[in-house]
Amino acid sequence: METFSNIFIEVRMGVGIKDVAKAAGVSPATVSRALGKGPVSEELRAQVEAAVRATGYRPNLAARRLRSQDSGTIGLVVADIRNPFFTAVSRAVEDSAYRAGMRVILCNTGEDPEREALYLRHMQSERITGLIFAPTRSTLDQLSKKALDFPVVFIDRCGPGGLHDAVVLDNREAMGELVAHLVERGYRRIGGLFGNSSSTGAQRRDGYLEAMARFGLKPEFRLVAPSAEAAQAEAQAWLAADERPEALVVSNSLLLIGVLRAARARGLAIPGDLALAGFDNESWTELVEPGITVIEQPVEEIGRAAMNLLFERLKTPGLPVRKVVLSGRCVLRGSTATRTP
Amino acid sequence: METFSNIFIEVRMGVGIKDVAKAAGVSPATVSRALGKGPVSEELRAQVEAAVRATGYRPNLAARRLRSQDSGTIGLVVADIRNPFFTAVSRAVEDSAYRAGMRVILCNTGEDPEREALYLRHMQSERITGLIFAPTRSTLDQLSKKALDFPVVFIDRCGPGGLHDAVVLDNREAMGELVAHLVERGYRRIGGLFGNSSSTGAQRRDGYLEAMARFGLKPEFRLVAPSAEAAQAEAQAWLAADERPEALVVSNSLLLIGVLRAARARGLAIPGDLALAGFDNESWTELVEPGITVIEQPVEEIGRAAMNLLFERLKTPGLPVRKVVLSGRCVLRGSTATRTP
DNA sequence: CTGAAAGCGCTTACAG
DNA sequence: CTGAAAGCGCTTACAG
Repeated sequence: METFSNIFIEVRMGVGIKDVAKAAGVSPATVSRALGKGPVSEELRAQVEAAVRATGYRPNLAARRLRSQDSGTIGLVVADIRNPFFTAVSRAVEDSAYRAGMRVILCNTGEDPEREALYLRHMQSERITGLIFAPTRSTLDQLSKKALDFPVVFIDRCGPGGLHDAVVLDNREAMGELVAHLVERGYRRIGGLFGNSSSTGAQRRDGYLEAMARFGLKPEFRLVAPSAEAAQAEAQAWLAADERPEALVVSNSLLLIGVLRAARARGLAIPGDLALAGFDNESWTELVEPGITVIEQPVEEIGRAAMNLLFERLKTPGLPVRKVVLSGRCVLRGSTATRTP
Repeated sequence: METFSNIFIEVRMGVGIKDVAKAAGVSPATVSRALGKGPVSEELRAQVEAAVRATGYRPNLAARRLRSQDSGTIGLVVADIRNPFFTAVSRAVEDSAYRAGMRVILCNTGEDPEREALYLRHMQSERITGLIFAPTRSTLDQLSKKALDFPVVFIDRCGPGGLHDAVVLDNREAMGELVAHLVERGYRRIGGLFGNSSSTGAQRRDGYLEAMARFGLKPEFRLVAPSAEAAQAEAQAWLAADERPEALVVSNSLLLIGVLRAARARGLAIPGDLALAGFDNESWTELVEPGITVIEQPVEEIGRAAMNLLFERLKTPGLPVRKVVLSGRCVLRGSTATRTP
């Protein structure tokens, strides 16, 4: 039995709970109780702790999970962790989970329903305690009517009603604010560019249509695949038209990058030739000249709220389905300065 | 035994390998073999597959890991997943792992040695197959002389020699390129701003000093905590001095944001009053006016290479320690345009 | 509060 | 190729 040691870890290969028990002069059951929250006398607890240190024992989580029938694991399934929105949310989810002594397993679906199905099966094999999930529209529809064998909290995306809890932005309200702001600044021909694959894009489009109707303006919108390239191509064509919009609202930051590139490629001044507003307060939207007006999402709060919903449901399974709708914060910048005809 | 079903998942609570065996008319051992790569006749394999479908069986991974003594898990420990460099690397690591049928567990240390120690212990409890790790300097030093009970591949950061494999950028070369480029464009008073907590910052500083010496120029550098705020404060003071640098090279993108803000706060034109170059080709460095010259790191390649080193070492433990040093790509933009005195 | 014993759901020698 | 049996390392009734 070879021994390694360092500041961090005293390792003896193959130390099990029996070895600790022997070293502490107690039974394995007592070691288990001392490590958990079982009732153990202070005296024995101290002996066990000393033995743990002496042996360098690390509990085997696979064994613990199997025996206790509790994986202590939260599944987190998102489109792409490289999307800064999901990056930030996942960080909040992980912090919250680690504080509760749980771990997180993360999967990237790439907005592909087949991979969503694959990862959902994987989550089953992991026997996860609960799932936090940003699904595509098609999977969202399926799951709205079906229960899984663990609680699910949707984030970022949700339908009306449904069987599962959800935490989402108030997309209609947020888009309404953006449109109202542009109108107030003197813009009338306001176009909308929306992603075509998530419910979020759809809700933001609805908010756009609603707001335009409220102001008696004629809406004009386009749907594109959720990539900067698709948005750039669409915007370049659109902005070449005779009757191009005075302003554009865009449903996410990836599309916003595409639109910005298109505007620059066309030599359009912002906001002189084209005002611009979008979602997600990423660092580049502030650093660019002029800064881009955006709706900032409460990303930490979304992650935390999702975990809270999950914990509450685990504690009280009978709770009614809850939907937490959070408001965005409108960050005004130069890209929507008052119109100068 | 309640039954749920949907397109994705046919769930019967508590279906185990015995239930599948019964349904297929074979022994549990045969089910196990049919699901793995054990020798099973085509006939029985088909029966098992049908029974799996009929019962909605999902193997319990905790049991499998415990019994097979193989967690099939890669640990990934980084400073902060919100750093786009780590985001991209982690995505590459996960893709590579999932392709190999392994999963990844991710931890964020926040550059805190105590949390690094905590997570390293956690990795032990998970009985991970191997670790990919971007450590702080102090932990790097500790681990360089110590073996853990799983193979470790350092990414982004490494010391000289050491016991573990590593994948890093050629930081000296990259910084040398940046300095040479600035010199060629007519800059002489070139300052350096470096992070003070990682070996990467130190190596880039060394590359800077080396290059400045090569050109016979007087170096002037400062070290700061790895945050945009710290960099901004330091840069504001620095740029207020009478003898401020004509150009600044900056060791990471967080610091670069701070410097950019400081330059703007001081009303300095880029590159007229201050040329700027840094690391990591993030979208904002291109979108800003003028674009910022940066070293682009081969992030996907770093993640892939780290996984490959890990797999090779698992297959052949006796391999000598290897260090993969990858070259960055210098992306030239307006922030380092030819000097106009 | 403590210990002996059973068992979580698998995989894998072992024997045939 | 197949099955019966043992056992991975824990936790948890059960009994005291």
